[in-house]
Amino acid sequence: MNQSPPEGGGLSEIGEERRRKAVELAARGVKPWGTDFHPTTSCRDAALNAPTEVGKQGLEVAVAGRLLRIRRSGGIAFADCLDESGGLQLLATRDTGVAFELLAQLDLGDIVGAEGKLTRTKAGEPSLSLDRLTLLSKSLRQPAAKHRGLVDPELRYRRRYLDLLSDPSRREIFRQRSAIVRALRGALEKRGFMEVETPILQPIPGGGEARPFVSHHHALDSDFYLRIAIELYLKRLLVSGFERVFEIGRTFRNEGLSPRHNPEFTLLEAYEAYGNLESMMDLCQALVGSAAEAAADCGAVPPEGLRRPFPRLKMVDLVLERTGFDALALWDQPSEVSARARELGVEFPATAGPGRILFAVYDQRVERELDQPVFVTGHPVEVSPLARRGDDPRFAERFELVVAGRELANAFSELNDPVEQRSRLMEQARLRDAGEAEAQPFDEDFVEALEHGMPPAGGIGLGVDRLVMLLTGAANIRDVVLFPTLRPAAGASTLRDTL
RNA sequence: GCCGCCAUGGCGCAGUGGUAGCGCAGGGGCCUUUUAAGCCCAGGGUCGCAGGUUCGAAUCCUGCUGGCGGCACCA
Repeated sequence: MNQSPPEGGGLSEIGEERRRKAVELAARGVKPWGTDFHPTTSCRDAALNAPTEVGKQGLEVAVAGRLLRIRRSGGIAFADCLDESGGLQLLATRDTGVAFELLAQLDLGDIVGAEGKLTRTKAGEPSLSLDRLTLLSKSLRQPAAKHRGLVDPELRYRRRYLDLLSDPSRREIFRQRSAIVRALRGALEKRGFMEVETPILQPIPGGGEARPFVSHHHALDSDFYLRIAIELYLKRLLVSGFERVFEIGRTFRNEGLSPRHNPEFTLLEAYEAYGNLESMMDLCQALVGSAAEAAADCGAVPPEGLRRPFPRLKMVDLVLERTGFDALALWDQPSEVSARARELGVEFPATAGPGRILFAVYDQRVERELDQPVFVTGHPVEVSPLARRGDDPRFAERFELVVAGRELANAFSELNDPVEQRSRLMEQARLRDAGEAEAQPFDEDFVEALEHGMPPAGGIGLGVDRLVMLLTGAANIRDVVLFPTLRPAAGASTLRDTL
């Protein structure tokens, strides 16, 4: 199948009408596209600077924006011009000449440059009385219904630009996201962390438990995987002598989509040599706190309680309290552990030991009930193959920050014992061979790096999209990702044949 | 991957077995202070796609495609 666009670009009848208008305008010397224009102010500022007295002519300005409404009334015409800052009403009368004529011929969605004097109409609307109107970009397609906007969720996500265009308030959440990410970066830099960029194409997708996307490098004739985590490369950098590094970047997991899962998502990971669980809790608190502050400064209303120290609760205690499942008492009685967990309706693989079963109970029965921010600590070593053991060797020095029933961050004192790391990853490899596709693959190069000596360190991973959801009140991850992953439109999946 | 719901002009919607309609947008006209401007006129849809049932299907059935929600997996 070929990838050439259809003849005429698939324009509707109305599109053809607009194309015809563009040709006519061009024939009369009005370029439909490509004219430069330099606004002297924004629509919002222009409106603020309009004279208060009706009919009085004020400052001379130039603004540019998109025409979203045109109202003609015989010898006078009004149009609403919208730029990023807001809107300004344009006004032209028959004696304005060329500008009036042009305004009458333009369509909703066209982008114009408008020059004239600020004034105020009888209705009290700040307006720009046109001296000159310049067509900057002819729109060949109609904007969405002017008062209902775009409602169909498929269109909203597939053509996000129309979603944002038809309802400017939908842009706010992305401004807030930008402010949040800037705050995260700022908080890290303030603490001496250096931002780095590590491979997204990885020969071995390590550092997490997830199904990766696979690709192939032709010249190297090798498979590469899109990273599922950043961890193992940042730890290599700790070996290299860098002591505080972080990366905020796209990460990919080949798993189901849901209101909380997009196949590509933004992960923040930070590693601190000579840090540990405690220093990571401090950092986590600071990151969430400054992000919440930035979001609030940008008009969001983050939940209460994100600036105060989060309580710490041990996983075993939480599980005992909420389900009556006493992991410590049952630990050495394998058949009892699995029987009690099954009674609770919890599912887990047949190969699971007591730690994995405890985690399954927590994950399936407890986590979603945790509404207020809490540091859940003491994950079983069995489910923490990259974390250091705590004083009780069954549990790792690890915490997860849980808010509104969802993991927001995951951190631990990093395992820097290469001998133990080797055997833990070998165990993961055994689980893989036993059919657990999501157990971590063995990465010899990473273990070798540890053998050169990695300083004791703390590390943290934080789900940026979910943090943005929490701080902005978005219920769906698609509302905080500009272009969420969707099934390709029909006929779009044939590109591979041509590569 | 499984289950449920949804798909009607460019956009937003109505139409539950009798041959498709409304608002906005678009075309023609009137109107010199409008704010989703108003008024008049004339257009625009093989009802997501493919089959089936029926004298007759937007409507009922099956399959497919796409979306949404839930489950599973996970952040």
